[in-house]
Formats: sequence, structure tokens, C-alpha cells
Amino acid sequence: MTEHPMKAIARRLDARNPLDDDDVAALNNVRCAITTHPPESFLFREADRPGDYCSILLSGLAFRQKVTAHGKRQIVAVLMAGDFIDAQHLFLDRADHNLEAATAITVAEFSRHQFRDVILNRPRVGVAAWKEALEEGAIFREWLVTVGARPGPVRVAHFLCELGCRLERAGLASREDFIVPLTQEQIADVLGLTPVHVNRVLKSLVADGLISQRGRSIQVSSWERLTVAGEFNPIYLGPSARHDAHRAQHLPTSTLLRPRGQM
Amino acid sequence: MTEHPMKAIARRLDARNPLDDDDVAALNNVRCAITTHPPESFLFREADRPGDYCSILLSGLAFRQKVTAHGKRQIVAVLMAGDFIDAQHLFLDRADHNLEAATAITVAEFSRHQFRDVILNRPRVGVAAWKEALEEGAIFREWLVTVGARPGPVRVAHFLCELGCRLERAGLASREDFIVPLTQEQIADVLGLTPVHVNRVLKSLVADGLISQRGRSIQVSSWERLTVAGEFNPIYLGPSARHDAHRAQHLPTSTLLRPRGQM
DNA sequence: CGTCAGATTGAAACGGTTCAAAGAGAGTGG
DNA sequence: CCACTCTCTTTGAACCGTTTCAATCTGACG
Repeated sequence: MTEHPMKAIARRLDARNPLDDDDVAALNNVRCAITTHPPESFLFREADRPGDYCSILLSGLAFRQKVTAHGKRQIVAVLMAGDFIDAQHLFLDRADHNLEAATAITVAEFSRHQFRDVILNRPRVGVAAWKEALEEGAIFREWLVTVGARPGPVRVAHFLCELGCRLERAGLASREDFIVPLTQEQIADVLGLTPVHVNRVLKSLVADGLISQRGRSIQVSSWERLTVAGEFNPIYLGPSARHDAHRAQHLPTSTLLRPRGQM
Repeated sequence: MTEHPMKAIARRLDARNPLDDDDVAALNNVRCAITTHPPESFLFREADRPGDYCSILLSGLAFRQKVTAHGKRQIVAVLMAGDFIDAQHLFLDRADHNLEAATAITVAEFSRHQFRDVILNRPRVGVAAWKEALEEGAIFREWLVTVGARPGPVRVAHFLCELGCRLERAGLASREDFIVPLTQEQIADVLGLTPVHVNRVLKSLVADGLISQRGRSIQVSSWERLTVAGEFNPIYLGPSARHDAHRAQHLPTSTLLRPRGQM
């Protein structure tokens, strides 16, 4: 908890691509500080020019969101401990979305310019950062599929599967028993549904025996059935996701998805 | 057209972050080749391990797509001349989506490992590549908003605005007169609608005098009215988009979007 | 014990889908 | 140059998943 915050970053990057001692030393030289933010606070807003820092989330849950001209909010990413908050601002000088804390959060802020130099001058760190950024891109694509092409019940199940997997991977929970610190309204804004509908779908998942709820904590009764209900295939989360996670079943797309090299 | 294909890449990267002569020379040393692909051909498929090349689109239109377990296709990105096709595979070794040609396309393929080395060892090139990748991320976020939070007519108008802007920026057309080489079914798969509904919405845009159609070519009658109808704010496309493009009007979100420094 | 945000439920309404059929345009072959 | 074909576009009408509105319930907290 009170470890040097740069260690958290080094650990995260090392998990993507192994670093050597010099890399870690270079990261440790980056100036940084810890800040905390209450729920519903904004770390930056669309159109802002970011300051000279880049940060990762140390604890709590946050999300990226945008608001349409008609006042509808869409949550476009959910961040948990270890995730980069504003990697975009390493190289782009204007925010395209808002970053909001869902719970109380603690954040490690470090010098953007110093970190940028490490990324650009140390290939191993650069590769790790690239993987990090590209994996977030893969999540965006999967979310686009969920929101654009899946019916409500599948969206909810898929979202639960993803959260479970990511929380487990981050060492924060088991994918079969975790807490979703989001209101149903926020879940609705993730999935492009209404809170009322999210509520009904959640109830039906419970009624069907796929999950049970205690407050905001979710117990998955049958991980396999939930992945089928959510058409969940964790390939997009990258190689370190659990190996035995179930591939999506019943693929009527055999021509499209030729499984080549079983992994 | 028959220029050295590496030049196209150098031009694209230079537009994101200025390169010097050595950078360009390093890029020119990367082995590369030109290939062509007919409409509906796939350049790679989900779960594939990419080969040792990385490519950009030289002409034609292509898109990234995924197919759900229930057989619905979602198009998650549209690529036009100059766009990177598989930057993800520079650092990730498994494809998370399918890449399909919408028209006949020509592609410049270059050595993935060589290009990767240039990116990692030449900071100016690295910065340019980062900006490129991060801007695509911003487009994903905006698409998520469109698909998740905007009604059908707004989705269609927004998509037309984005295509017009990007085609103009790429020097391929005027944003007020361009060709969309996609079927209405493909547009539907971009926007998470049915082809029937896309057709009706398109007709209504024509009836309202916002655009006119001749085959698949679109003439924008009033760019301003179209941006309002599409809630289109080009900030997410990055700094080089046209300066006078209209910001989204009627923002009931003044608390969220404080305009700070007019650009 | 009162309050307040969030969760839950019901009933009516609607945006978009589905199904089905007809029209339009481009390319092909006789 | 016409007839044929095939794909894409267009239109109508019934249907349905989701939204909307409104009311009630629940649990946490001061």
C-alpha cells in the first residue's frame, strides 16, 4: 500500500514485457506523488489540456465517459487498480473525454515528460507501454461489439465476465466472486441501456441461476454458463487472462474464425 | 501512386510529429512490398498470429469487424488511404478482430521487426507512431458514444460527418462531397442498426435537405446543419482536422464541458 | 427515526427490427 | 443493344425489445 508508487507502474509494465534492473531504476527516478479523489470527482475533462503528469490508478474504480449533446452519458472504459489513467496525454495534448472517479480512488501521478523519456529511450519499457495501450484498444473494440451488436441480456453477462476476469487478473478478486462498485445507472451507461432494463436483466440472471447478488457483490454460480450467456471470449483481454476461461460456444462462424494454433 | 511506399508512411508519420532526414532514411531502409486485395477479402482474422509484416492502406476502403456468437457483425473501424492496418500487431501477437477489404485495396506491407526497431530507437518516429495509435483510440471512444448513446438519425449524420472530415484530411475528397463505398448493410453494421433503418434515415436526411445522394456519393447541402444533426464535434479526430468545423451546438452540459482556451 | 440515493416493479409507449416484396442499377452474354 | 441476372436499395406493415414514466421499496447513515 505504502510502497513506492513507481513500483506499481514497474510491476504493471513488467507484466506486459519483462524489464531489467536499469529499466526499473530509470522508472524509479521519475518524480511522482500520490493523490486521492472522492467519488464523482473529475480528474480531467473533455477539451482540457492535460498538465505535466501521467497517472495510474492505485485503488478504487474510475471510468472514462463522454456526454452527448442531448445529455446522455456513455461510459467508454472502466479502470481498476493498476490501469493507466491518461496514457493518451503522454502524446496528445487535448483530452477527448472525461475521467470520473466511481469510488474514492488513490492515484499515482508522475512526471509526464520524464515518463515519456523513459518510454522513448528504453525499448523494453517502450514495448511494455505499447502493449498496454494496444490492449486497451482491443477492449474498446470488444465494447463496440457489445454495445452495437448484442441484446441487453448478453451485454450485461458479458460485462460481468469481463469485470470478473480483469479483477482477477489484477489480483483484486476472484472472477467468481467480486464486487461491482457501480450503480445500476452507471452500468446502464456502460452498456447503452436504461437503468430500469439493467435491473430487470440482472434479476433475470439471478432467476436463471447464473449469478447471485448480495448488495453490489456478485457471486457467479456457473462461470461457464455465464460466459455462454455473455458470448464471452477473453482473447481480447490479452495473453495473461486465465487459460481455462471458456471460449465462446456455438459459433456459427466457423468460416470466419478458423482456430489456428490452439494457444 | 508508384512512389516508394515507404514514403507514404513517412508522410503520415511526419504529419503527426515532424521527422528529420535520418528518420526518413531509416524508414526508407525498411523492406517493403505492395500487395492488392479484392473486395471482401480478409487480410487477417480474429485469433490469427500475424506474420512478420505491418501495413498501411494505400488506396481503397477497408474495415475492422467482429462477429458475435449469434452471427451479428459489428464493424469497429473504417480505414482509408494512409491509415495503419495492423499497428496492433507490432506489439501484440494475436489478432482480436477481422480485417476485411470493403473495396479493392492496395496495401504497403513492410517488415514488422524492422519497423518496430525504427519506432523504438528513433524517438521522433516513436512519438509519431504513438500519436497515430492514440488518435485511433479516441475514434473508438467516440464510436462507442455514437453506438451506445445516440438515436439512429444522429448516428447516421455523425458517421457521415466523420467520414467527410477524415476523407478531406487525407486529401481524398471534400467533406461536402465524397463517396461512401459502403453498402447500407455495412453502414448498418458500423452503427448498430439494421440496413432497413439506415435506408430510411438516409432518405429522411435527404428529405430534410441536409444531404443529397447520387448513387453512393454524398453531397452535403449544409455542413453546419449536418454537424448539428450528428452532434459532431471533431475534437476527437485530433488537431489537424479543419479549424472551422462546427462544434456541437445546444450543449446542455455546460458544467461538464468548460471550454478552456479556444484552440 | 427520518432522510436520501439507489433498487425494484408495473404499465403504456416508442424507436427500431423483422419479414416480405418490389424497384433500380451495373455488369454479362447473346 | 436488349434481355438476363445479381446485388443493393427502397417501401409497407406487423411486431418486439427496450424505454419511459411513475410509484413503491430498501438499506445505509446521521
